[in-house]
Amino acid sequence: MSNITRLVVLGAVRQFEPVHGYFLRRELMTWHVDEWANIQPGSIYNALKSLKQDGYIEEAGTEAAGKRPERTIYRTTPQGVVELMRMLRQTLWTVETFDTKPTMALTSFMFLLSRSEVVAALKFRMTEIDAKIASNGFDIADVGHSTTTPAYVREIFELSSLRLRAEQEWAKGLYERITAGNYVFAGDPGSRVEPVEPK
Amino acid sequence: MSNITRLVVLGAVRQFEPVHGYFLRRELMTWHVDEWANIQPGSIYNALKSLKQDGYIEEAGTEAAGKRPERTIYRTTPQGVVELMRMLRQTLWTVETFDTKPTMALTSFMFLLSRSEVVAALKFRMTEIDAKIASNGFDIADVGHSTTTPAYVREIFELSSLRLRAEQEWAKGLYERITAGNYVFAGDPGSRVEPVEPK
DNA sequence: TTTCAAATATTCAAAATTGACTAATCGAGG
DNA sequence: CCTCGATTAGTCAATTTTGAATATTTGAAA
Repeated sequence: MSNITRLVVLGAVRQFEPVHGYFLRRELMTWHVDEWANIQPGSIYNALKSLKQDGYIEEAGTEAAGKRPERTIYRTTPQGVVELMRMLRQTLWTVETFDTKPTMALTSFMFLLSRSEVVAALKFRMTEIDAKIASNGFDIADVGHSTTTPAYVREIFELSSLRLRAEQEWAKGLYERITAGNYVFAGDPGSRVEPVEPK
Repeated sequence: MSNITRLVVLGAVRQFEPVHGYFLRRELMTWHVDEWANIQPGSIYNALKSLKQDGYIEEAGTEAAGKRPERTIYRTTPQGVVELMRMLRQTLWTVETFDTKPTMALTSFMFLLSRSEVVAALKFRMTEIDAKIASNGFDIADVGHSTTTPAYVREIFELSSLRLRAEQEWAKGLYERITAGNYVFAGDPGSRVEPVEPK
């Protein structure tokens, strides 16, 4: 299971607990996670099994609505909450050039972190992206001078530069909206969650 | 195996045949396919096995350089060439909003298609992307008006709009470079490949 | 000359994903 | 009140991915 499936499912359990698999399946499908994170229903049930085996979530009995099939209820364990925050922070502080999933997962769960941490991380991300764009620029120039590299490799760098610039612009916009007071983060007045500090 | 692994490995066999697995492994690693397509060495050998089982490639004996381990040589079959072109066309004429792999694979293998088809497809892609950006804009407005949708969902649409705009700009730039005569495509004078027409 | 890290060419078990399948219940229309 | 498609709540076999392990061989340095 890619980290993203675990992050998304653990985050969703945290958000909706106590919760059963079928609810998560329906909820996550409305998020279109099958499109942006490639998570199919089968993977959700598998993630639940695996997260349970790792002790990050636990069963809290079963129930049935009417004469419907029984459903298993899950909730996070204290270790699960710690692990979720760890995965979330790791995602927040890492810029992936090609994989779009992490950033999508971030937007879904960043409200579990404090406003100040998210603001700091966004600043960091903008610097990182700058560096990657710059190094990409040199790569494009190199391809132009090289006699062995196929010419079309230039297009790969061109495309990833443009993608990074998009990511950059998004980070900038989000930074502005957040510092302007938009959205509710952990620890904010009105938030239902307290920030969990790293150990 | 996601289509992309099959596409990349089959395309690479086509490009370098007759070729052994370890060569492909090294070559594809210099393309950084582990970064942009999540293809690890193990997946390459698995793809070879699976493509062989499907009759798209075949073994052409084994050889050994010096006292090195034996290596199995592969080459494409006629059906393999047809299948490669089918996968390539499907990728060319489909715009994925979230998955960045298909476009990266395209840039690596588009020279197997004719210049005129790639030009036509790029035009099509620009129109498709326009439509997706427009529909995204309405989604953003909707989120603003909705009382139930979490506010941060706006960020997801914001991000994908920016990503689509990057893809758009790239398609436009490539279109211009190609119509200006850059790169060598199938059927062009100087090309080593003939265009394979769809059935 | 020895030694030791890197390269060669894979294989394989464990983990994850896919998507079709199951088996029952609900509910809307005729 | 009957029927038939949709919904419910998953399971499971087949496929694919991952990442470590294997068993050499080569080359370079000490």
